[in-house]
Amino acid sequence: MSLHRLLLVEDDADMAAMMAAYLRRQGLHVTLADSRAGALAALKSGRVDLILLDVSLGRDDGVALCAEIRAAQDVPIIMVSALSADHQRMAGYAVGADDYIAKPFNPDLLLARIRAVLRRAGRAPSLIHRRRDSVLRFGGWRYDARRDEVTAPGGWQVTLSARETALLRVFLANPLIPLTREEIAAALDDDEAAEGRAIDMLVGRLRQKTDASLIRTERGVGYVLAADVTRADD
Amino acid sequence: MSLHRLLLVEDDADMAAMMAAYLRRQGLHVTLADSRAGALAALKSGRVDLILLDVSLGRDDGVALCAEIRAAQDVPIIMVSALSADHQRMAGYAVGADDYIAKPFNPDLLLARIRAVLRRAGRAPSLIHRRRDSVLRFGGWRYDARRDEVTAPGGWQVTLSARETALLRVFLANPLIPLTREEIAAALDDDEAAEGRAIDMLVGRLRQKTDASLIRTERGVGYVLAADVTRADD
DNA sequence: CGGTTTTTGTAACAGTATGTAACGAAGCGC
DNA sequence: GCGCTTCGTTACATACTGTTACAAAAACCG
Repeated sequence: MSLHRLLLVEDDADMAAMMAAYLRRQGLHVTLADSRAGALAALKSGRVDLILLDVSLGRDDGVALCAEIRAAQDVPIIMVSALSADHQRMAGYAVGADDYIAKPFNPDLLLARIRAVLRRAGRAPSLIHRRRDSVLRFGGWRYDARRDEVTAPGGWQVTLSARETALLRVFLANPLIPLTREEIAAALDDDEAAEGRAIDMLVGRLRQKTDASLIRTERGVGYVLAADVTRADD
Repeated sequence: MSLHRLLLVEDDADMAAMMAAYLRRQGLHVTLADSRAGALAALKSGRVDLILLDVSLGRDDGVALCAEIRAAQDVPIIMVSALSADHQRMAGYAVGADDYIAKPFNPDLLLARIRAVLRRAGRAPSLIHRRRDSVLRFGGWRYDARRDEVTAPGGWQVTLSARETALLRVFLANPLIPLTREEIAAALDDDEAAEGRAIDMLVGRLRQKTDASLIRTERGVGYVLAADVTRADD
């Protein structure tokens, strides 16, 4: 994986420093900008793979800036906001943001979103579950990543289709975190699937083959793996 | 089990709002202070179970404040800092902090630390959390937090919708304490719900499915869970 | 006390979201 | 081609949840 260049546009210096520190630790190259002017300057001076853009930028308006950047060039943008109000969210999408995340966010979730957007933009390979040499336990079930085997609490072995297995791995990579259908589709590298009810069906089938209570529905949001995941180490 | 009172001392208003929103959603009573003076005032004016103290407080020094509070009374303190440098950490522990966490932190991790410190301090039993395998008893009823199951006194099992369960958890986290509709809505992370009569309906439906006398109406105020809550430990 | 106002309980309704059966297209091994 | 599996679409049933409307209860006030 090449070094991804991220432009973080955030006017709160403390917040910016925190996020930058975290993201750099995760192996990303982070450039900071604290204003519209700074962001545009940074965009001109070098390659940028992804922009993390705060909606509230003091005087400047993040939404307007997003539209402006979008009009000029094709760089993926994730909007960040302290408000989760829907109109803000819609405003973010309307101007072409690729994703949206509300503070306070789970840093890991932010990273997952960043990866998803980068992957969608064709700038990075899929990052979910590369390590195949592990056995995971979740709610009495086992998943052997090496053999792609799923074992029920009673010891029965369940056979999942490739797609069902992929879905399970998405959930296993994000336990207890609600995933929207869009996020799931993105993680499956199949943005089309987010359109219809394909994800619903997929989840339904996985539920049937495993345990309906394993995957909980978050109404209006998506689905969550309702169990913690631990390494089995055996 | 009583409501846990948390004093959040943080001078960055945005950060404070984010953290407070998250913690309140988890069933904690959060008081905000943005300065040394504010923190001390809040400490005098009411019971506080735990202090979340930001090290960087503009003019004021969080480390010194920690020492000062510690000298005066025995309240657990978790230091929060943008820096994870070891000497900072040691400085925090040196003046009596019970734990130390660096930004950016995973919210769930923060909650885990809070729970751990509260438990260590013997203030109260652990918080209600889906990941905990706790079973709660209240007025003959049982709530299994792990399975999200509610059992009636006769042994019947009742199925609640997601929202009803969320409401029940809000009450279980605040037994015998009257909650306004606004507080309930805030705890449900749905401020819109405070507008109309959505909360009324929600309470009505929970009453129907459980026991009408479990939740008492405080006319002009809101609703109370009219039963004490204990851990079942089985 | 009786009338008025405020507050709450709840039935009925509606809009939306979700579960799932049934179907059919596509792929695959033979 | 044929039988099989996989998987998305459609269609419909069901479930969830907020709104409205009105009745009941409580509070208020002369």
